[in-house]
Amino acid sequence: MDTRAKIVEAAARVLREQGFARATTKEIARAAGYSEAALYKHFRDKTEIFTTVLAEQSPGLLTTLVELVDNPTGATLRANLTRVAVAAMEFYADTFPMAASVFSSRELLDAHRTRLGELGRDPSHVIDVLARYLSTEQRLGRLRAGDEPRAIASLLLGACFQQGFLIAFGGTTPRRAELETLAGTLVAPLVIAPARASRASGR
Amino acid sequence: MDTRAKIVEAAARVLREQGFARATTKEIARAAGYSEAALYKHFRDKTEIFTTVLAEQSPGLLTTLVELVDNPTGATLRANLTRVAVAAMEFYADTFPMAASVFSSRELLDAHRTRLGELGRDPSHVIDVLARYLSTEQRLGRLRAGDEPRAIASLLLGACFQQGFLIAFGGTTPRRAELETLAGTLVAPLVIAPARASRASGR
DNA sequence: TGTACATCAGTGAACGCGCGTTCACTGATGTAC
DNA sequence: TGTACATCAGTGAACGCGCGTTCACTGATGTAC
Repeated sequence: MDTRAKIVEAAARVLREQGFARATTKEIARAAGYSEAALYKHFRDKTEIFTTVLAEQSPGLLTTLVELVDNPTGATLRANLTRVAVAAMEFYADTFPMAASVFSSRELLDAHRTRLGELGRDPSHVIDVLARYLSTEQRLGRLRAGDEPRAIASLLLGACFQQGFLIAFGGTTPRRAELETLAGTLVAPLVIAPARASRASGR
Repeated sequence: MDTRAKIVEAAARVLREQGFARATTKEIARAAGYSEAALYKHFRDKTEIFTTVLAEQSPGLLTTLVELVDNPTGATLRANLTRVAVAAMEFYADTFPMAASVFSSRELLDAHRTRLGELGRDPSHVIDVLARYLSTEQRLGRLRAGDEPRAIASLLLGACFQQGFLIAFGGTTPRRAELETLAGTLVAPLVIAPARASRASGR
């Protein structure tokens, strides 16, 4: 890992663990193991460090999703969506404090928006990707015919986004089993009713 | 409006319009029309101003919801939920920048959490209230019998929460009509299928 | 191999600035007699 | 009604501090001959 990458990783860590207000050049430099001056060999200014950190977060959840889209029939729709929901909740819980700091200043918000634009990215892209997967499932008859795939994707990812916020706000790290139960509950109303009577027999 | 209320209102405005980084004592005092020193006649320190602002936001959405819960049969479930969704999206879009700043420092996060605890509040309370309403509707047979009310509430409010984020991030104010269309799309998969064939005739 | 020079990542110390907070003070309003 | 004093919301100016950024410098590494 070269110096630049170490600085970005350190900035992300400080941002996540201490928040925007404590993410000073001194603190970032300390976390990275370099002098403050070193930061300016690799970045124009502090804002550029932050936009780099923020731009690096977005692919996180996408890779999980793209994997799913590439191989949709390996499991039931319900299982696939539950897996996505768990990953999404974990991702959002982890990155919320970082993502939130984008609102800490207009300058940073504008810079980040511009940067995402240049990279051809968009914070709502995850929803599109999941919606595309759901369209396929709908053609396979595994999703109610009348449902709007994009609405289902919005509902599920939105719920995970908010749960991520609640987890980050609460400051506790829920166990994976809890996340899976919660994910299952969220997914249930969205998929075609399975043999509900079998509930007592499993899970 | 007394001085204290003016300061809180000014702080909320600065936080919303300029973000946490620019929400300095100087800027808040200017916006309120007082000297910086005046802030310290009414608040122990800057953190107390912020926690007061944040604590004031939470009731916003609740009032709309409580109204609904008190008078559930005035309209169809679909219409009620759509109205809730529009209100929720507007509320979250408006308050996201403010709510996000809670993650700007551990100190503020902890102080806010403690304060909400003292007031007996909880950021997930809105979900509970909506879930309670949905339970009633379920008893009235207007919601699928197998669905978990709390899951439906989480899905809908979560989607609105995320849409609120997207709106705040995008920096554009969508027209009300767009919000209503979007809300309708989100609500559709959650309620018992209405006469879908009538789609072509109306909406 | 040795020597002279160029490059460049990284540093320690300093910079000017704006921050949050405190101070001694003002002046309007209320109260006692 | 007039006078003396108490209270208190609000102020201007100053405070010490930590911020982001820049500077002249170092010393390791590469390159030419």
